[in-house]
Amino acid sequence: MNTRHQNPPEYDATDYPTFAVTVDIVILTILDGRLQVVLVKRDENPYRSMWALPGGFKRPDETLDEAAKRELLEETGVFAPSHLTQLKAYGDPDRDPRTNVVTVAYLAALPEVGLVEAGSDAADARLWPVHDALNDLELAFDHAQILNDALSRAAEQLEQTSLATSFLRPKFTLSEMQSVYEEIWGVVLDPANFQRSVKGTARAALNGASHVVGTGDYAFSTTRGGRPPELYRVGQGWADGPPLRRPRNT
Amino acid sequence: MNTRHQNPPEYDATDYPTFAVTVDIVILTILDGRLQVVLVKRDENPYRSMWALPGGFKRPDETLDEAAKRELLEETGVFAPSHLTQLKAYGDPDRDPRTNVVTVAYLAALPEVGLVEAGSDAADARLWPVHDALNDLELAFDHAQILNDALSRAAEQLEQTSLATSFLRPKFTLSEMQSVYEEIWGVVLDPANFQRSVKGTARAALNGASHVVGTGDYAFSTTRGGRPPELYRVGQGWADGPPLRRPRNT
DNA sequence: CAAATAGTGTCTCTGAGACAGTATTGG
DNA sequence: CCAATACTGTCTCAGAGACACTATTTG
Repeated sequence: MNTRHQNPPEYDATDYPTFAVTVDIVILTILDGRLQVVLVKRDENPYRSMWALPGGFKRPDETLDEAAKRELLEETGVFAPSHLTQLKAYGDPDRDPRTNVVTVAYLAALPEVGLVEAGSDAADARLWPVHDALNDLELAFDHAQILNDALSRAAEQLEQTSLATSFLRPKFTLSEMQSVYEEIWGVVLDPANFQRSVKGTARAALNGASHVVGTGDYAFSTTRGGRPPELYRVGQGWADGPPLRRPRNT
Repeated sequence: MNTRHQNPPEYDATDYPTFAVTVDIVILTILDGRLQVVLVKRDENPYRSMWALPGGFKRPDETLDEAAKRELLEETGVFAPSHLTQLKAYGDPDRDPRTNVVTVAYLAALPEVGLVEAGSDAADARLWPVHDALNDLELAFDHAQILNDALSRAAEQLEQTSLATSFLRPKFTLSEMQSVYEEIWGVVLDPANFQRSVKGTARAALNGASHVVGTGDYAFSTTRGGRPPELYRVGQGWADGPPLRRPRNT
């Protein structure tokens, strides 16, 4: 077998198969205290009238990251996403019933998604709670698989990167941050210990290396009762890693 | 702009650009106490006579994982790799000077690589210490970038998966395992603390949840002096995560 | 014997978690 | 007042690391 090496002597259409390459984006946000994902309802075959991840074809003159950025902009109007990372490539032979399509999935996290509107070839576009999307909807193509992988990756990245801050506005309360971890990890955290973890030790605070910094501003207590929470902003501590480890399920 | 959605009404060559899709594999092993990578010397243009990662074209009737498995088999003769994970997709417009090529990189870890021999379109094939490959060689295409990403990913996966065991034979000494972590993380670990970490607490050992299990067999002390080390095999504890955390560089 | 590697014991420090208690709001 | 949320204080426990010490080999 002489197919082991990357390039045959000459590039010729008979030498290698070609594929369409698309980019699909899993756009996550937290709304109403629940983790939600942007989906579009297809208005074309195949999988007509089914929900799918937003995406589109990669252009030859752009990188994969640029294609993802462009799709995110076109879909949500967000120009400079704070978190947009490549998730995985999917290339199963039967993942598109008509032709060979390799898709590269991206993961994006946003504090809020503006108006989501359907494009010309989509019947609808909206946010779906991820739980509902996976359990009540049947997603087009292998997008349920992609969404599952995205959730696993997000849970991992909470433990390794500053992903959590990408879900938050510039000023936020600690319980908002806590619910980011709780929603994605599917756990319940002790508010007292959470505060201590993100505020860090006194030493870290003096070094300017804490994960959050109090602003002195306070939010209103919107619900029924409760002390008004302080508003925080992101600190320098994230460069050395996140403040929390995922609880062991032992 | 109507390119935002995944599929145009009809598939037609004029509707979307096509790409060649390749799979490149970063095959890592530890030999002579150093982390090494399999490279092939190109015998074709472009990048003739430069070293590159082994790889080849994806076929339309196989998945990406199957393509990677096939390439690994063809390159090293290994059939069932204990660790073969997708790393990342690369699709920069100029990464191949002749045509649009999107490549999907994979990461493989092996306890030993058998005879590495050059294919028909390669001038040579051998193991290179990764340090030398990155510093002394100029790799073809964007393969230096890929190799760098692979090393970062390997370091991460040591902290999250059972990757370390994939570098080891069925029976191994603890200092062999220790050098896996030391080589990939670029750190020096205390042998005493390492032993305690991988053997785990007495409770874990009784639960059958420790990371290594003594076999009662002993290796010969090959170097000049030293107590013969016991041989261990992999335990059940890896299901709950690795035994070690990467040392903080603070 | 010394040198080298394998492995144990033990101490300290730090961070995670449990949980009681205080502060401040709405009703 | 009570309920709810936002914090602070304090205790305990387990794991990480430093490091002294023992065990067993080669030369």
